[in-house]
Amino acid sequence: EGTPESEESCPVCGDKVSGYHYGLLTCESCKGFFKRSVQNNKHYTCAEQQSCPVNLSQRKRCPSCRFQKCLAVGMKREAVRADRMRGGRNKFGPLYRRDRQMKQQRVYHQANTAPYRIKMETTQTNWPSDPNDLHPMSNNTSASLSSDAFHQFHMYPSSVGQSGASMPLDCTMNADRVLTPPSLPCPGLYHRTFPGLAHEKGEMDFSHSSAHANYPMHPTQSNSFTPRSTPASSPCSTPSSITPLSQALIQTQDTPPAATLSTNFLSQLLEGDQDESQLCAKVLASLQREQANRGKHDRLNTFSIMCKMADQTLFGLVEWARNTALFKELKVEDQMVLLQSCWSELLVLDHLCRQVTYGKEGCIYLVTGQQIEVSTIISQAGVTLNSLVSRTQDLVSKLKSLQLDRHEFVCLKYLVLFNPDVKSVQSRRQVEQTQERVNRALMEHTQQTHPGHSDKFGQLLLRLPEVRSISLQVEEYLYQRHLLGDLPCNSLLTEMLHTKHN
DNA sequence: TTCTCAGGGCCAGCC
DNA sequence: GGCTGGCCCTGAGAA
Repeated sequence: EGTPESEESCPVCGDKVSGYHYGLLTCESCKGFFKRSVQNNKHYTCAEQQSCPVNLSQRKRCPSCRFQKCLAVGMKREAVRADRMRGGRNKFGPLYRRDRQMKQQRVYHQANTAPYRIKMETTQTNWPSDPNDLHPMSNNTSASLSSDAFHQFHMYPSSVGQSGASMPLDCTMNADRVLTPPSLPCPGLYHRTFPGLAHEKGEMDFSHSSAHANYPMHPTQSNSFTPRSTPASSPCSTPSSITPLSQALIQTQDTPPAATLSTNFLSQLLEGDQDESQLCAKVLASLQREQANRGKHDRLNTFSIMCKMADQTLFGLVEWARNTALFKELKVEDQMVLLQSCWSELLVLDHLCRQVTYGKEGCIYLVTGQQIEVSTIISQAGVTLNSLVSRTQDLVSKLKSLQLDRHEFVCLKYLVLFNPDVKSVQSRRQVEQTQERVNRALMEHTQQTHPGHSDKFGQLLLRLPEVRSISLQVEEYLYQRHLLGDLPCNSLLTEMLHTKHN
C-alpha cells in the first residue's frame, strides 16, 4: 500500500496492476493473456482496422489489438520462458528496480514540490536512469559497439547533399506502396493529408516550394536552395572500410577546451544548436535525391520515407553533439557510448521541440515542414503508432503549457546526452560535472525568465522520464519493423538499433 | 537462512 | 472446446 504501483492502472486495459509482468506493471489478466499468446504462438487477426479500443470492458473483444497493445506498451516476449521453468528471478530485475526508483522519486518530488519550492540541486541526482537497465535484453558494451555508423557521420558530416549538384526537388511517392503505418512519433504520411500532394495519382510531393509553403517559420530558406556539396553517395552507403570513428573523432578535436568557454554558459550551449531551416533543406534534398536515384516503379514507401527523415535528423543530432565544445572534451569511446545510449531520446526531444515551436493544434509537424493531422493518423494507424502519437501529443501539450523556450530545450538535450549513469562511461565524473553544470544553468534560467513559476525547472525535469519511455517504445517498435525487414539498410538508424540489440 | 516477487500452472466460469 | 482471469506454486536472487 502506498507504493506507486498499487495505485497504477494497467497500461494495456486500465485494470488494477498486480505487479511487474514481462517487463512492466500490468494487471493479472493481461499477464495471463500475454503469456498464453506467446507460449501458444498465437497469431491473431483483427476484424476491424487494428485500432480497436482495449480497455477493462472491451479487452476480450479483439485479442489482436490487445496483443499489439501489450507489445506497444512494452511487454517483452523474451520474458516468457521458452523452457517454462517456474519460479526464480529473471534478467529484468534491474529494470524493475530502476522503474520503481523513478516512480518513487516522482511521487516524492510531486509531494514535495506542491506546497513548497524545493532545492532543485537535489532533484536530478537520480536522473537519468541507466539506459542499460531499461534494455535488459541488450548486452552491448562499448566494446561491442559498432563504429560503422559513427565513422559515417565523421566522414560525411553534412550527411546530405552529397550529390554535389542541385536538382529539381520534385520527387514523388506512390501511395499504393503505403503498406504499413510508420513507426515514429512524427510519422503518418497518409498521403491525403500532405500539402502539395497529387491526390489522384497518390504521390507525395517533396518539391521544395510546396513544403516551404507550409514552413512559414523559416525565412532564411528559399527556392534557390542548393544542397551542400559533400562527398558522393549516401552517408548510409559509405563503405565500412574507411577510417574508424575513433580516429575520425580524434582528428576533429579542433575546438578550444572548456577553459576558454565564454562566461555566458547558456549562450555557449545554444551556439552549436541546429538551424531548423538548414535541417529541413538537408532532409528534403536527401529525400529528393533518394527518390531521383530510384526507378519510376521503385519509389520509397511511406514507412521508408519516415525512416529516411528520422535517419537524417539523427545525423543532424549526432553532428550537433560532435560539434559542441563540451562533448569534444570527452574521450572518443565515451562519446560513442553516450550517443549510442541516448540517440532515440534526442530524436524524441527534437520532435517535441519542433511541435512546441511550430506545431499547430491537432497537427504533427515534420522536419520537412509538412504537417499531418493527428486525427488522420489515429484513424489509420495501428495500436502502436496510436499509442506513440497520443503519448507524444500529450507531452507536447504539457511542454506548451510550460512555455518551453529554446534555451531550456537545449539544456534538456544536454542533460539527456551527458548521462553519467551510462554503463562503461570512462570519464564518469566529467560527464556528471557537465550534467550538473547544465542542470544549474537550466534552473537559473527558469528562475530568471519565469520568477512567478517557481517550479518550472522541476516540471521540465519531470517530463524526461516520459521522453525516455517514449523513446524506448520507438526503439522497440523500430526493432520489430527491422526484424520484418521494413527498415532501410545501411542507415544510421538501423546501425543504432543493431548495436543495442546485438 | 529467510524473504521477496515475477515467473508458470491450474481450473472454474464464461461464451 | 477454447479463452479468460483469479489464485496458487515455485525458486533464483536479494536481504
